[in-house]
Amino acid sequence: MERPATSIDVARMAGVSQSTVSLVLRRKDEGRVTPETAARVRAAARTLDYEPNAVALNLKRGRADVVALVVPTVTQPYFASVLVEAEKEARGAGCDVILFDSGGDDGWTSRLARMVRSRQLDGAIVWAPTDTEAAALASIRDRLVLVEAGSDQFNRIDLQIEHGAELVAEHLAGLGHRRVGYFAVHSPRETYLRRRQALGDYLVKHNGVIVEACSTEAALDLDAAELAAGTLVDAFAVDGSVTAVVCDDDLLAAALVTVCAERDVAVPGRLSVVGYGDLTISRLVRPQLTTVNLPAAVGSLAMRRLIDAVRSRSRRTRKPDLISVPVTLVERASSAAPPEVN
Amino acid sequence: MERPATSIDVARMAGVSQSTVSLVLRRKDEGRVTPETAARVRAAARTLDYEPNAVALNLKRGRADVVALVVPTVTQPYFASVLVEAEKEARGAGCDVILFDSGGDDGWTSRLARMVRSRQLDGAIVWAPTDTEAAALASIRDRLVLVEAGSDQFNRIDLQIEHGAELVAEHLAGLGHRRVGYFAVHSPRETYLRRRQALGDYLVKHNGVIVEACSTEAALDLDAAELAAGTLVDAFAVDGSVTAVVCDDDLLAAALVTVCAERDVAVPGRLSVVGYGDLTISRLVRPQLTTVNLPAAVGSLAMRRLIDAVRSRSRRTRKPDLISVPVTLVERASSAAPPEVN
DNA sequence: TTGTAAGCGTTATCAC
DNA sequence: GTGATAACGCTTACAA
Repeated sequence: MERPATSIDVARMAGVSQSTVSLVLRRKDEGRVTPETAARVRAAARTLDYEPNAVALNLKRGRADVVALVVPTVTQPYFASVLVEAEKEARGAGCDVILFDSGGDDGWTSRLARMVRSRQLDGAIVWAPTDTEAAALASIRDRLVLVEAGSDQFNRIDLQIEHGAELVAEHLAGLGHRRVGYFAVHSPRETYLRRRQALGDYLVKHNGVIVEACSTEAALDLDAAELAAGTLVDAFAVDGSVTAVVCDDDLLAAALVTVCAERDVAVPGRLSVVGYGDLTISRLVRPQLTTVNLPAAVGSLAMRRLIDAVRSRSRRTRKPDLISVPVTLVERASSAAPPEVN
Repeated sequence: MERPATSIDVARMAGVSQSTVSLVLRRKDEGRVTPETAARVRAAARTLDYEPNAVALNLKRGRADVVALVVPTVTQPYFASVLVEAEKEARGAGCDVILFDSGGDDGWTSRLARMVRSRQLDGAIVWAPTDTEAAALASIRDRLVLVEAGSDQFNRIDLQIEHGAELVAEHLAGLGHRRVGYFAVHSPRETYLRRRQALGDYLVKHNGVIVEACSTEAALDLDAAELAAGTLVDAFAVDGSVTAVVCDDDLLAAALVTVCAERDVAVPGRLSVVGYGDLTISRLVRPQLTTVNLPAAVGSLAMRRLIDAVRSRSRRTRKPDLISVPVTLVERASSAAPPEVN
């Protein structure tokens, strides 16, 4: 295992000092080094296959140019697309992105905090942390952007989830639905609670009501979702005690329409179904899902905000801010008027 | 923005030398530092909120403890699960994972090579690189693990794709299919070509044949897939010129069964469909897909191999090797006997 | 125009 | 037991 060449090796070969090598290779030799010397240096660098040691460089600059993205589960298509967006944005700023999964172990908060404080990471974007998690990250809050969560102590990007709920409520109420079921994901993350809460509030304004909420136990796993969907259909849909079900996520909604098909509960004839996400699966199942589009562009937005935060000299003095991103309702075939308008 | 404390600050506060701080905090003070001094150091570290600078540490050790994972598209669920597996494995070894998308720009090879040679990255796992891409990575081949591709110059992990194709061929031939269609993804990656090639070869052994191959243009995008599936169904399935279609990926297969449902082509009554991946969607669509399971455990396997490679002192001397991972056929409802056995 | 030397924050080897 | 001191590979005043 041969040792990679250092700038000293290059200097030796070119017969100059190490600092001259640095000057030439970093293009700071404007009228300081003769073109001949510069050429000699460059030639030496090439023959030695020299590449500056990035770690040494980072130590010198006090910056890592690496940030973390923390999401609940990468396997969820929504987060995968967020990741791609964020990554693209970071790349443009010369940053790399490493991924954390907040779904698995719960030691991630301390690991993240340690990595940021030890300068391995310049900062992080954290998706929907719980209050406890956010609290654990307080010590690094000036290098953090929180998405869909957090107090005004933090830099935040927020989806207009409440407005999404309003759109759903209006859509369903407009179609004539009054008794609406809620298919909730089992998660401590505030964003889901907000979806449900807001929906209930807006439904009431339209004389509607959330009849019953059913949760899956597993976070967002298809098998668990189908099992729970079965229970839900048997309990509330078959007898018509609800005419529409709103789901915390497209995956749940997809499981629900699938189960309905198996039990001959017509969607949307007997039951309307609405999801959140506008993911690929929302167009894969039949009927295609009416769903709230959560833009993946939030990824780039959050990344831009983060890079801005960590690179500005005056992090500490700057007040945390809040960026709000609109969501839209995508009306597809899974929602329609209820069997009989009451 | 206050400067974070260094070991020198701690030393000053504790009234000892900087090296003593290092000794104590790195737990190398076995009978060298008095407990009282050690306690004083620890106290100082705590009050100063000291965290060792990881960049300096890496410079010293000549190791970054960061590796890259390169996949064609993270948004594809299969790769997402691979990522999760690989990440878990890396974490266990104290490594972080950064993600590259080889699907987007094609400058990634040089970027990756540069990052490895500049010691920002200890190494990388690269999924299904093309021959050109692999060639561009030759200079760092001792810190690379290639999955489903590459020559014997590289460390490789290979899925037994040929065997998967054999299983599919046997399954379909056993059911009585002879004329089989192929729904190919448009991709330069060798793994897809191998799937098709091998299937053809094995089908011939059973007096079968691939009647026609149809490609989608977009990589693996649902809309493109449905469009192409429509063409395929119209051309080859409606008139019964093929009785089964094998798809390069579950997403294609899912699109195909969906389109069939829309055109009243019974699956598997008139057309059997087989996919690759055993992804979540393979159980979401109806009928559920018969598919070749590609184990996500390949992710951990590849990561273990990589970490082994980059940490062993004698990288160069060690011969590149090949690990082969079995695949299995998961028989579900989308395949059955053809309308009439010929 | 070029080279010397002082950091950046660690770890580790030795004298004391 | 403890503390100088020399790396690690680079950037950048400043001296020559």
